[in-house]
Amino acid sequence: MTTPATSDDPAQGTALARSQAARRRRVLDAALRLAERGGFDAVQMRDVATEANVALGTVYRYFTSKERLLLEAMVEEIEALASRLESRPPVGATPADRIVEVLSRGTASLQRHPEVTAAMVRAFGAADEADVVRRVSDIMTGIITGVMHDGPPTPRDLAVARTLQQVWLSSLIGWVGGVDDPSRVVVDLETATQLLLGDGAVAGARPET
Amino acid sequence: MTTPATSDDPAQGTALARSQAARRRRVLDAALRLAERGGFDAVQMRDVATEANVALGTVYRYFTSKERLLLEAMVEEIEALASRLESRPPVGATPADRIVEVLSRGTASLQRHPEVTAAMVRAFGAADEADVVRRVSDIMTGIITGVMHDGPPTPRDLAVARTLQQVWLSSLIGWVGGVDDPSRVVVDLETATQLLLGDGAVAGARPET
DNA sequence: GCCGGAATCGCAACATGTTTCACTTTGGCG
DNA sequence: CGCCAAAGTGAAACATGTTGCGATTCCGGC
Repeated sequence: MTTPATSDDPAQGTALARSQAARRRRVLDAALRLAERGGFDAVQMRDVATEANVALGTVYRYFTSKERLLLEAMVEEIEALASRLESRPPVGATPADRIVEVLSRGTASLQRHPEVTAAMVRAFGAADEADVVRRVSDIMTGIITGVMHDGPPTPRDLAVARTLQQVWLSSLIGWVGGVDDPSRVVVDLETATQLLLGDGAVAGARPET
Repeated sequence: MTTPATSDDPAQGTALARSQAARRRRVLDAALRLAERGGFDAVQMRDVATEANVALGTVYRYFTSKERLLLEAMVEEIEALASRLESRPPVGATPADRIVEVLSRGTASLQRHPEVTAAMVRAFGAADEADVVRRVSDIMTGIITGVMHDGPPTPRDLAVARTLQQVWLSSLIGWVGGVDDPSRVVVDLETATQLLLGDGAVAGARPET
């Protein structure tokens, strides 16, 4: 069995690789389409297969479980998000401002497709898929470290970023689980950022109005 | 249908209430027993029913879903944890020390039954059971605010506590999901606490060795 | 163009959470 | 004591994730 295209297959050109990539894409798109209305529960593997014009077994050849399917979709989405943020970087004067900006924009983007995000976050919360989960977390953390300041992040930067990423996730879980209001996510992130590095103590405090 | 004993039924004495409470308890205990080996997947509703000497339908009368069952067990466990922590309070000199102590002890306690915790945390991560989830979060937050200082917590205290609770949960999810090493949970909590209120800036910094 | 093996298909079977239903037991009450 | 509504039982049915398998198709090398 040739590895079914883990997204970056070197054998780019072969007809087989191409059709596999296409299949994989169709499956992911089908999952996203179904998630769009109905979230996690609406992504039923049989339906995914049908929508993607693929046999059920094929879906499972590409994605070993429903959660993995959604998590790999999440990787893509959050990668896209990261690159969008990178191409139009935040303009805030202090790291805290830039972090809040980037997290707000990211969250806003996620909340634009609430059901899709709900499906993904739910998969994340329950998943027994360490590697993909880690990938998602890492990208989220990278989004944060990316706007802290020039040069490589210090250990402290990394710690702050990890903490914020954890807050981000918990908040998203709270939101999609119906515990908190959607707006709470951004509020939590602002608060946490403020506590972690605004607040007077550390350099460049938020310029009070 | 008389509300099947939501744990605090006023009609304490009636034979009916008593037998209901007993049933409910048997179900919860059965779930815990099954979770002990095998975690989430080992808690199969049919087995729970059998182990509890109760019909499957009865399990569902008391707990509307598997996740709810595990979450209500989690409420109990974390309440017990909170009261244990309260009865033997942390001794650290600074709020930061006490918080780290209480979170470490709490985490250690959870990690003493890894599979049970895994089952509960997984239920938490995926749940669509806002009210119970909120109850769990609130208790966790209370554990933190409880050791900050005398008197009622300030808004800032509440913000710090909420942030730490979010870090706690994300960390637990990372651990039970196999993403992080168990010890990482405490490390994360120490780091976050340090960043949030140790660190020189705010009062009583951690006394360096 | 033909072959062998991998990929896909179609479909059935299985596992487990959840629901339903007809029947029985039980506890409180007139 | 005898009745009844609520609670519980047992078993089947349903929904959906996951797996297995024989038949078919497709690709790449000869």
